[in-house]
Amino acid sequence: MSELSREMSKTFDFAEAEPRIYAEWEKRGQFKPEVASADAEPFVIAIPPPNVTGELHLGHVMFVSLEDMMIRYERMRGKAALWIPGVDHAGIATQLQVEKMLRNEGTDRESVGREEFLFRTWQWKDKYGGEIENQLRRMGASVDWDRKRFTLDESLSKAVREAFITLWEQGLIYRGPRLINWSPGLQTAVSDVEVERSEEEAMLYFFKYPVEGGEFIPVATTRPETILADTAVAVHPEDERYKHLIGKTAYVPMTQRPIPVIGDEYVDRAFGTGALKITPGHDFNDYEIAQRHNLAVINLMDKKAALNENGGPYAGLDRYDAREKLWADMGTAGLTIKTEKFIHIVPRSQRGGEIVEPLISVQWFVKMEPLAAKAIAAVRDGRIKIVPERFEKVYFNWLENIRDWCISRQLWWGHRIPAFHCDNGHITVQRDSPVKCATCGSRNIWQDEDVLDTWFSSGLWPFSTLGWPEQTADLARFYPTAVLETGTDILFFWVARMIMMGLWFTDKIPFHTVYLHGLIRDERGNKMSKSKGNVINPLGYMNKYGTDALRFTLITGGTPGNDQNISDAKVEYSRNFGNKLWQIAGGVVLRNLGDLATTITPNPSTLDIPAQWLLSRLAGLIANVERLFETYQYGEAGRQIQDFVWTEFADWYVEIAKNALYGDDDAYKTRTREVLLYTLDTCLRLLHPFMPFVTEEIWSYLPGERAQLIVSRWPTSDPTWINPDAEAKMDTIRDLVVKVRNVRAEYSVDPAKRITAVAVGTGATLIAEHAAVFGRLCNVESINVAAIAPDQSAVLVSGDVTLYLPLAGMVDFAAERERLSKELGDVTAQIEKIEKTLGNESFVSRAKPEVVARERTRLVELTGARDSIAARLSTLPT
RNA sequence: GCCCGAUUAGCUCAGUUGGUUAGAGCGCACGGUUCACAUCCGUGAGGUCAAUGGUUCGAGUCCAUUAUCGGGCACCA
Repeated sequence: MSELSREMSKTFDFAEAEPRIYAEWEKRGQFKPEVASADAEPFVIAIPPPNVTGELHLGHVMFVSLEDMMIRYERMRGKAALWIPGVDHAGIATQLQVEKMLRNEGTDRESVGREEFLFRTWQWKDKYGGEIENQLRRMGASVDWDRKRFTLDESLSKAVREAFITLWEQGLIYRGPRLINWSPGLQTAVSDVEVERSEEEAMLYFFKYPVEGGEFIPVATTRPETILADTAVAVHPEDERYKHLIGKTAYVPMTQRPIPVIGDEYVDRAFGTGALKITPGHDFNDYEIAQRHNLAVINLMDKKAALNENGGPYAGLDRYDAREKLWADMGTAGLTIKTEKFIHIVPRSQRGGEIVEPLISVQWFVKMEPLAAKAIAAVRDGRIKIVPERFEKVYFNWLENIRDWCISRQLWWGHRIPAFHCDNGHITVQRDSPVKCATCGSRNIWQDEDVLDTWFSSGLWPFSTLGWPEQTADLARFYPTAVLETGTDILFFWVARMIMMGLWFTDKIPFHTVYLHGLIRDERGNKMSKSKGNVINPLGYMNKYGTDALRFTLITGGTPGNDQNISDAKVEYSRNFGNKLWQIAGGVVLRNLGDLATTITPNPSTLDIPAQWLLSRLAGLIANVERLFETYQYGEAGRQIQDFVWTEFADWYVEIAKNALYGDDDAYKTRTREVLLYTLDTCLRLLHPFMPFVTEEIWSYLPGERAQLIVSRWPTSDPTWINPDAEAKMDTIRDLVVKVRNVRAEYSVDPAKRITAVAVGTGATLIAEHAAVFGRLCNVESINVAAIAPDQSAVLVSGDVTLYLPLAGMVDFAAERERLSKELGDVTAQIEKIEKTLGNESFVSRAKPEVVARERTRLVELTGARDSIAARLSTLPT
């Protein structure tokens, strides 16, 4: 026990350590890009801002785990790593929370008024908005808190105004009555992407449309109340049943309003009755048909989806009540035919879940084609890469068919549209708040009531957070950002819009890579949802197993873009891995450091085979991890590091090293200590981005003056350490150790009983030289090199060595014969396969030379093994 | 309808540009508390890599078709 070291506790007390370590990082300013050299290349991620209303869920932990890993990795590589934190005002979600609060107080937003409502919302934000921030800390997010942003901050609001005004001046924003998706519950317009469609059983109503001359056209609809807003009946122009009626007049049931019968090829003759009622005020397809035929548009509903004055006798009724009453009246009038159930697609609000009604309303829109064209080009020509690549197709598909974006919301919480109306109906949009109308000079002006879609401000996030439109130092240094990491579910909502707006306003790509992670599902693969009641609170896992365990589970549990299931068992396993690391460090390496005062880079050429093997494997691991990080395969990187630490380092090398540590060869002891400490040191660096807390804590116990791990350098791979010869030798040793253990287990040899062995063959010397390894790992007392096999032995063959275990009195010859016969069969089968391969002229001439050489080597080895086993079999007593 | 993903051990999942006998964890069976760890160690059983066809000297991996499950987009009243 060195005086330099403190004793590590038995286990890692994450509950105590996590907040302490996080506070220490933050206090020392380690999260700031300024910890890197002034000329360091920047690496920037803008956080996907959680909703200010946000309750922590596994999606948050997922993005924190991945982004924090990227940031920590690049920080350790010496880059100026900047992770910008922030929170989104989340217009609808927040407003709903505050409205709920007001309801509980017995009032509502209309009663308190806009100003008071906003005041109360800010109060609410100040009270609850900090919670998500605490949880980011809890998760270990190494964000630069000094650069924290909120989408309603003055500087970001300025960015929003600048963007809006620029688009307006460029003629890309327009206002007017259009058919939009209306959410009656929220009483606001929503955009196309906010409408989700679900297949549901509905009723299809068949009825008669009276036409002049006494005929009628049968028509089907799912929404009978919209009959009252019909402005045409459409049939296919070549439909023999109806084409003679084209041009005649039909009469709207119950109101007798005359409308034309039109012919349009959109009508599917085979579906329903083959005739279609046209309701341009409440159906997107009908709206398009109406434009082709210059039909009138009737708006039937008010903002609560009740029928307005155009509903005639049904005015004032809710849409569903109106439906019922109208259908009953039509039945009385003899106009109904039948109803039948059928499955159709129902549009529902992504937020509220209620059925969305298409209706005509005056809204603000952005013309998307020019913006989309740039966004398509940026991905098409590779300036922006999407990982996994398959999402590029989804991205293109959406952008190539993009429709104009309805950006106005009839809410109060958000960025108010910077447009001013005057009493003459003019609109003024300008950078300085106007005092009079820019068109007519009227001073009677007022600001537009609507606010912008939350995603409008989110679209500016990568540059608005850095100060745009001001040309700040941060903007110059840190924009464009590097990677945008988020869930696949907001590719359209957020990612595509950031790319469009970034290119449009800054003329630069906002980031060069989009990395998309999948959904976290429950243990059985079900999507988590409040209604199903299977939502897992990540804090439960974090309390039970620690933050590192949860992070490691999420990162290594899947592959990019694919969903993954989470379960207690998985997180527990990660916790166990952290414990293993802790044990290696505290239980072995640090406890046996002697006077080793700091990490020393070993020289493999001076070391024994196990150490050369370990360092060779370590060098290979580092190279692999680097390649995997470059290709965004973080999960695979984590799994490989874990495998190295647990299997090769802990289970093999550490056990072997005890021979030196507990022996009395001081020079050997010193070399081994150096290898152990070096390897531990390197593993901690490699694991830090995955498990920041436990690695930092162990690091603090390592000897020598050192900076915190978070700002230590990422390891590099020394290719001269790669040693195939040592690896091959060690493979033979390991193979034989496993076989000895196997034989001992099969013969139920008392684990405590020390046995001897005899090695025969060209590799026998290697085995004899490593007798101590066998001694420690499989309780072998001594290994003699001999030319002849001893009797009454179990025989083990590996490569060019045959090992005999004289187990006099313990060997069951029948069992031994069976075991050897099986092995002989396996080996013979392999030999036959290789002989066949090598006998194939095409293989020898066309396969890569190293592949052919490898097969030849294997053949020689296997043939030797076969001969040994066969010889042994022939001498076994029967 | 169009696009995409998945299909590998009982379960959950890995699997570099095609190249040794396809791996891990959990679970299971058996054995182990001697000085890091039972949050552990050792040994083992368990897979015709969804199916068919193709390309290739060689396919879990590439291509085509099919099946089942899942997702996205667009949809017909």
